[in-house]
Formats: sequence, C-alpha cells, structure tokens
Amino acid sequence: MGAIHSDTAALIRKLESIAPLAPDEKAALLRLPLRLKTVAADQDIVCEGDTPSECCLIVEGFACRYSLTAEGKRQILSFHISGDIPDLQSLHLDVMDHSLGTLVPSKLAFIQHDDLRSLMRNQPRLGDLFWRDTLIDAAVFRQWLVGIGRREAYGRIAHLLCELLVRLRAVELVEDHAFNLPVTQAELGDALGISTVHVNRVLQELRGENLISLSGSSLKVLDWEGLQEAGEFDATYLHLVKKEAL
Amino acid sequence: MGAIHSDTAALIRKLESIAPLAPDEKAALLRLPLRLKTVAADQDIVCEGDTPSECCLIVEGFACRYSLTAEGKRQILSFHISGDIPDLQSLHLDVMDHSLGTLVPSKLAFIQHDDLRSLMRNQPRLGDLFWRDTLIDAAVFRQWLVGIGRREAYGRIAHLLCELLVRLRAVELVEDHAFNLPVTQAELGDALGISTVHVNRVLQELRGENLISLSGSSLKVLDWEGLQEAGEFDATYLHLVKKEAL
DNA sequence: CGGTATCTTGAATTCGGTCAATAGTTGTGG
DNA sequence: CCACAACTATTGACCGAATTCAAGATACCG
Repeated sequence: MGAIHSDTAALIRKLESIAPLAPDEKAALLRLPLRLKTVAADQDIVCEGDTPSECCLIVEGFACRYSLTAEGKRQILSFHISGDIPDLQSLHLDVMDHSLGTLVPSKLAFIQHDDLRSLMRNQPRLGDLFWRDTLIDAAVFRQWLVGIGRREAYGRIAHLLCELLVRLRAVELVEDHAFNLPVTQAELGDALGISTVHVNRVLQELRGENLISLSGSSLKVLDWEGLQEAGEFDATYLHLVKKEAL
Repeated sequence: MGAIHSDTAALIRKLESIAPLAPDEKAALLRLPLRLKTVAADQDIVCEGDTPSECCLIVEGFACRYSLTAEGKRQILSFHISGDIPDLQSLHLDVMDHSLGTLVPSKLAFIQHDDLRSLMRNQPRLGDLFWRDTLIDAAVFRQWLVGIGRREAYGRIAHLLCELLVRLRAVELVEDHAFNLPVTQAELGDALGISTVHVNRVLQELRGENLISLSGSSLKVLDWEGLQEAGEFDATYLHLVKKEAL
C-alpha cells in the first residue's frame, strides 16, 4: 500500500532515458503517492471501455497493450517494461480504446490522475516530459506500422528484438546483449501480425544465422550489427537521450 | 504572408470537434501568428531527419505522413485534413522520424514552436487540448495497427473509409455521406499495406456490394451501416465530442 | 509425475503480390 | 478543340510468403 521511494526509481530511470531531470523534479516525482499492487501473469490491468481515474506504472514485470477483433483475433499494440506508464493517455482520453494486461507476474504502482495533474501544474517541465513520453509511444506505433505493413516476417521480428534490446538497455535491464523476454511465440505473433507457426520458423532462421540465441525466455543478441541490418533498425525513433553505440 | 482569421478557423473547427473551447481560448488561437503557404501536390512539407522549429497547420488540402523502407517501399502512416497539425509532435520530439507531404495542392499555415509554447503557457487548457490531439493521433495509429495486423484487405479499406468519413464530417467536409478523396489507389495501398492491384479489386468488391460509389476522387458512402460492419468500425477511438449517430 | 502450455515440424491451402498488358483520365500545349 | 504525354485504373495469369490444419516433441508447474 504505502509508497517506497525505490518504486518511483523505476519511473525516474525511465524518464531520465528520454530527457534530463532536475533535482527538484526528481524530488517532486518521489513525492508522488503510489498505490502498489502485485498481479499475476496474463491479468488485465485496464480494459477497453474503462474510464480510469489513475495511471499504471510498471515497476517490475512485462505488460502489453492489445485490441481484440470481432473474430477474436488479438493485436498486441506495444510491449511495456519497468518504468513505463502505458496508460498515461487516460489523463486526456477518458475512455480506453484498447486493453492493457500483464504478460508475467508484475509489480505495479497506480498513480491518481489528480496527483499527476497537480505534479505537472507545479512542475511544468515534467508535464512536457510526460507529453514527450506519449509522443515516443506514438513513434513506436508508427514504426510497428511500417514493419507490419511493409516488412516481411523476418525483418519484423528482427526489428522488434532490436527495439526491446534498446529500450531495456535504457533502463538497465540488459547485460552483455542479453535480456529476459517473457513472451511466448504466440504473443510475438499477435504483436507482429503473423501466425505462431511462422514466428517459430523465422526465429529458427535468426538462430540459424547466429544473430540471436534463445533458450527459454532468455534472449541473447549474438550479432547486434547483423540483427539491426536484418530489421533495418535505427533507434532514432525512440528519441533517447543517450545515443550510445553498441 | 499575413494571417487572416479565416485560416485559424480551420484549426478552431477541428479542436472543437475534440473538446469544447472557451471564448478566450478561441480568441487566443486567433491571435496566433501564421505564415501562410500554398504548395503543390506531392510535395514534402517536412522530411525524416529534419528538426523543425515550426508546426504545419493544414488549412485546406490533404496530406499524409509516411516512411520509406530500405527497399523503397512506402508506408503511409496517417492522412491529414483541414484543421490538422500533423507535426505537432515536433514540439517535443526534435528530430522527425518520418516525413510529411501533400497529396493535393494545399494551403498550409506554419506556426512557430515558440508561439505555440507561449500560447499554451497562457492557456494551459489549450496545452492539454493539443496534447489530447496527439493522443488521438496515437489512437489512430493503434487502430491502423489492428487493421494491418489482423484484418484482411476488405475490412481494412472499409475501416479506413469509415475513419475518413467521420473525421471529415467532424470538420464539415462531408455532405450527404459523400466526400472528396483525392487519394490514388497506389496511395491507399501504401497506407493499408496492400498492393495497388489488390486495392483495386477490393474497391470493386465494395462497389459491387453497393457499400460505396467512387467516381474520380469523389466517394459516396451508400450503405453506412454496411460499411461500418465490413470494417468493424467503432468511432470511439477518435474521441470526438459529438458522438452523433449516422 | 501427470497435465497443460509451448514449441516444432510437415503438408496443403490461400490471400495477396508481382508481372505485364490494356483501358481510361487528366492536363498541356499547339 | 484536338493530340500527345503521363498518370491512374483495370484485368488476367502466375507466384510465393504466410496461413491453417494436424500431429508430435519439449518444457514447465503444481
């Protein structure tokens, strides 16, 4: 229930990856009241049609946004990791037009809209920063559009893996080009608009070419240059502060 | 060069479609300095890699955002109409991660970032409204993701036509379920991730079922209910003020 | 140690793509 | 007002990436 500073740390780390933070801004963030909650895997956090009065910060875990079509097909719209606030948009869009759910057991922190609003009133630069965050969100959607619309499965998967590597690295969840990818092949397919079977085959291709190794949920990028080429990946669209090489 | 009130009117009309505007907010918008420009069809307004210092309001015309892949394939990311500011994001994302271009001869009005910033400082509610606009933008991207990822060509086209009808109607550019669609079949294909040839065939299907009629660039929706069903269309994601029927 | 979820593999199928050629349209200049 | 040029729409034949269906093989979990 009570908020501990270490939970806000995930948010601060994430925000610092997309813009510098002043000390008083950090302090203001740390004062943000959080309602902590631990949820199991595959649980909905917010559903299409809901009108939330709080936002959800992912402290630890993995989540995704998704929509379902009439025929019951699922399209995953984005993946979210530690530090993300996937439903930040609910601040200005009353009704959810998609759902948000966990992929693994996760630690969440809910923040009241009102608290966010007064935070942004007192720290306008933080308001701009949150806006920026939602804009980067949109940039990711655009990139996915290009992938799904114009790249074939091979490049799509490569691109997604590149994106996850860079985003996870930005919040220090990558070590030696390896990270935890708790996503089934079916979920990858739902994200990339391809079938599970095909995801499987393409992953084998990527492994066969020694671009990645994948055992269980731990993924290691063996050939970062090669994987970027395969996915035509250019991290510019993530608008990170550090444009670190490698 | 000089700005005339009637140009800002397009913006006001659009903003009022997504939230109510107070009189003093309208007045502040009308005071916004505009740099007018008329451009021909198929001209780039802003290019990937640019770092604009102004935003582009579309007064009249039709524009689209797009990206090109290494193999030269184009993915159109969104269409934009009178009242839209397609590159509003450049306020907070310095580098363009995609391009913006006209589809037909268009009347544009450029607004300095600085002018927008001071406007939003004086009228915080307008700042929120612009933020909301970029969030709706993102909602449209998400909807396109669902379409391209999980719907087949038939539903995709139907959905896009529904979206355009509703958005154009919101800015009073639809009369009797008919509107001007100055988009070639090749461009539709680039937007929907399908080939020109297939766009052609699907359009014929839609005509064959008397859902639409299309002659030249003027499109008329003959069966609005049917078209919505065909595209599984639900306008909620556009977050318009008026949830008008029909 | 079963039971369920996930991953693999193969074969047949299909939606949509590519190639290529034929109509229509539109715009321009003479 | 006509003719050419250039773009856009339409059609047909063939192809191929990815899907679907179906069946095993592994892995994970209580």
